[in-house]
Amino acid sequence: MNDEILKEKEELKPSISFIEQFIIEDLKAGKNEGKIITRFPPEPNGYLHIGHAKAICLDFGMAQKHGGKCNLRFDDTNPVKEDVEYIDSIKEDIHWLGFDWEDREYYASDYFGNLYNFAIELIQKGLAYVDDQPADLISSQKGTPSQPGIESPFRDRMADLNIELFGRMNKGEFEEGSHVLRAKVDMNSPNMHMRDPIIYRIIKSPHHRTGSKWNVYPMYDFAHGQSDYFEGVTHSLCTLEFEVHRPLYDWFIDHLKTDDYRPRQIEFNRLNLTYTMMSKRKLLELVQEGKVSGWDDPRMPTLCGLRRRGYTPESIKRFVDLIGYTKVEAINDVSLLEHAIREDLNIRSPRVFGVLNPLKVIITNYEEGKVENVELINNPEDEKMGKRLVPFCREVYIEQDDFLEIPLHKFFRLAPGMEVRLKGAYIIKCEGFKKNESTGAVEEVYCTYDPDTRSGGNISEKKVKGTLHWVSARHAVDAEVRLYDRLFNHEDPAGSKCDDYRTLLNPDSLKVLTGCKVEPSLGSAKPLDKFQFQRLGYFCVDYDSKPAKLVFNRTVQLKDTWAKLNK
RNA sequence: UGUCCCGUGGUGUAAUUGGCAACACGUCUGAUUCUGGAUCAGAAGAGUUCAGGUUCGAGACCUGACGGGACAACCA
Repeated sequence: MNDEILKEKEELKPSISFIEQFIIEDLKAGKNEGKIITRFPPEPNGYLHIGHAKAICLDFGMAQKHGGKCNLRFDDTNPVKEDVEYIDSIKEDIHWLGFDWEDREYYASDYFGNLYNFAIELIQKGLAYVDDQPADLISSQKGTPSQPGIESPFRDRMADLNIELFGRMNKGEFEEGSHVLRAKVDMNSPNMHMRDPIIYRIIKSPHHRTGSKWNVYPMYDFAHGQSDYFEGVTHSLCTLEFEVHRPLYDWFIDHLKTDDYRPRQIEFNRLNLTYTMMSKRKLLELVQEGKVSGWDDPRMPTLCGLRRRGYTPESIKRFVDLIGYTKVEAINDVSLLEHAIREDLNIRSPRVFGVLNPLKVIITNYEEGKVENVELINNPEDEKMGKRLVPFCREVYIEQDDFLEIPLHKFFRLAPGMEVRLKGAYIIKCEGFKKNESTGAVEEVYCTYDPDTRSGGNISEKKVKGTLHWVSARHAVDAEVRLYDRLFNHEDPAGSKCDDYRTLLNPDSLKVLTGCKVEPSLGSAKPLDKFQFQRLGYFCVDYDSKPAKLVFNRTVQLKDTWAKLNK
């Protein structure tokens, strides 16, 4: 019996990723004195997206869970592409997710001196040389994945000359592109990265941290693995495409290490989401071409975009948890992300009334000028969130979708002769409506109410099938509501064979509604405040919102079985 | 034509390291509900790419095919 309970508990335990299994094995084996140090190494050349969140959760999460530390290290080896603007946003986004690197904010540029000395050392050992050939020649000599490369004529230059030339490169005596430093590895390797990779190039633009101190900068491959080594990183977690770089990193570390410590690199699959893409380059293009309003456009998969859309850090972490880490290149369904945010917001967000497409209802037998404050529960999932009063009077707005001249099968809302409850108030019956002769649009609906049916009272036993949200016409606050849909119509825009992903953009990804009516309690809502507009979805106050002019972003719709029925 | 990685319901992941495939999302029923939400109960859906082999026994191991991905930036 006990065994059964134990077994059940075992099954409830979330499974451990292959990466964590490796980590646990290493820890148990006493490697690195049983310590774990990881790092998150972004390049400051763009904003973080949800794919980075997956890496952040792993890097910080593993360290946290196993009593270690995670460093933040900016991989800033290319001054022409990088900018401090990005550094600030990256730090903000990591903190927003709930992770902290304390005082361990490092930069690859911190190690330029060490790296330079290491390069000299390699030259002295005859393991690196200055190549005077132009880029296109070097690249053609590299061969192809199926054909071996050709050795450079400068490959066997004397060490002294190499040192002299490398020194002059760094002094700025040569033009960009005229010389590079290459590691002497193996031009016949089946692994392209081992074919005498370029490890230093001349760049004369100033660096955001080191200014104009250097005229040569290490390539990523020459900086990344060594930076991990300098920091004492034990587990270097990265995405699948770096698998083929690993032998090169190992080659460098072999020539650098003084004992048996070396970082262990483990690769996992990157995060892909349906109907969007993660390429920083393409996201930048969308921003620059004005296809979206900025990096934080709520349709963007960036963390700042998701934040503005109304996503919570918890929901993102939960999502990352659900998709897991494997070695299979996968594409994740957005509906899982949407599930994660609904699940989170269902518990924490207060319910309110907001009418997106207002239709006026006049309750003909309700006293003119009378106002009743009806009591509504803020969140049925959490009693502690209390109740609020909402004004009710003779004229209210309901959703246009909630009225039909001729009811459809299984339509439980308002139509001539039908009864519905106005949530928290009374049951009303539709007696008639006014139609605009020329447009055919319904302009007003006339109803009567049953005074015995007020919510909370128990005079009437009357039951109705439908319950509508509403806003008192006299007390309503105007709002703008931005409805978002998927950015692309194609499930996998990055993977499609289409030559221009721009043609795959969803033209209806943004719909702006004005003249929406929301309940008066929302008048004081502040940017990033989150609500459930009852029966509609979750909404978040936008940065553009002002007390006089409210703006809401729709985070995600509520599940809508009626809409599904009508498909 | 090369090297490396990978191949489990529609999607994403599991399977205590060899013991007759589990979970989540999605889909579909039904119950319930003053949110057509949430909740609850249930259903359908893979025999693990294929073919051999090892074994009493294979999704796990071996071999080979097939399929997918990565790699040829003075990017990271």
